[in-house]
Amino acid sequence: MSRHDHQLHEGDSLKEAARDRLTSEGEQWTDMRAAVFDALASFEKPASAYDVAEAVSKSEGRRIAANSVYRILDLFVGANLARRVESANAYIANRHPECLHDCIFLICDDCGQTVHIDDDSLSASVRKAAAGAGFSAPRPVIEVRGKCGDCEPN
Amino acid sequence: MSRHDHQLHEGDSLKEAARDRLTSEGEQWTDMRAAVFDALASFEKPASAYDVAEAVSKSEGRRIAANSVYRILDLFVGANLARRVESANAYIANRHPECLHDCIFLICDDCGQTVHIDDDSLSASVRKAAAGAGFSAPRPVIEVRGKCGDCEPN
DNA sequence: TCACAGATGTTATATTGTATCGGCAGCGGC
DNA sequence: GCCGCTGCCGATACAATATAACATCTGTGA
Repeated sequence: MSRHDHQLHEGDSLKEAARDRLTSEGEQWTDMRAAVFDALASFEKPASAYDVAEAVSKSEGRRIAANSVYRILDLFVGANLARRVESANAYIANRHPECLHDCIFLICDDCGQTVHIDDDSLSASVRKAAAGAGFSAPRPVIEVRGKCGDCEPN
Repeated sequence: MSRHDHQLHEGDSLKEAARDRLTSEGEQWTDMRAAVFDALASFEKPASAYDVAEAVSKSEGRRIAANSVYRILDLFVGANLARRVESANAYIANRHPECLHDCIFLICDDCGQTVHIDDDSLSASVRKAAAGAGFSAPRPVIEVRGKCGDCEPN
């Protein structure tokens, strides 16, 4: 597996990295966006836009419409601050927003735990296979539904 | 890319293969299921359950609820007669229901054209990468959103 | 005939996602 | 200051996707 020296942020470090990334795209880091990012990052598992809306509503002490959350999540995905997990209709914070991978998600069907791996050689193979069929592949979606080590009886 | 001698069915041949596959699983091949399969196979592109419901309603001359279609599509997916395209919330008929692949979908974001490739070595690599993270991977989801040769300006 | 199981019908509801409009805050030009 | 522009957000409605609960039908075997 390919390896490199990127950093996996957490807590304030992650938040800062996210803010830097977003502002470097010419977008604003508003209170609302910070709240949405906090809420998203606080989840261990992929969270639906509605889960995030609920969490933000709680933290803000007022009702936040899903609508607003969608707008912000879309922005985040575009800026690489978050990823959409297609097979779960959900979103997950990107722990290293500063570097761009075609990442691979492993989602446990039992407990929902999700880990992601960045195997650039593997995703490159997928791109290449797509190119072989005449497709350009800006966005490979590689997700694996299965069972994690804890849930797998083994 | 790995190759083997499976057959790509179409028309009546496909329908027969589907029926044989389903009955060999101990399930019934009813008129309703045949109608749903026909409708699904008649689409060039991935079709939503509601699209299929509409098509079946037309062919049957009476309203078929999405509900019934979902039940049957789930059955089809379980029996390998159809695949769910996660990133499109849609379904597509499997042209070779008798053999089991971890297939890879290439979906054109512009025209919706979808082709699938069966690259067992590639999907094996994905399984292996998942196993390396402690995951068992009964269901790899490999989908590539991009542009097909016709839509890519090139 | 009766009981039962599987398939389908019917209706309702839950979840996810989009469209539209209007308000408001910031900001630069005048 | 005042105006008009732009980006962000609130609010509502609506569309699309998915599931749940229960009724009905139909064939099969006791």
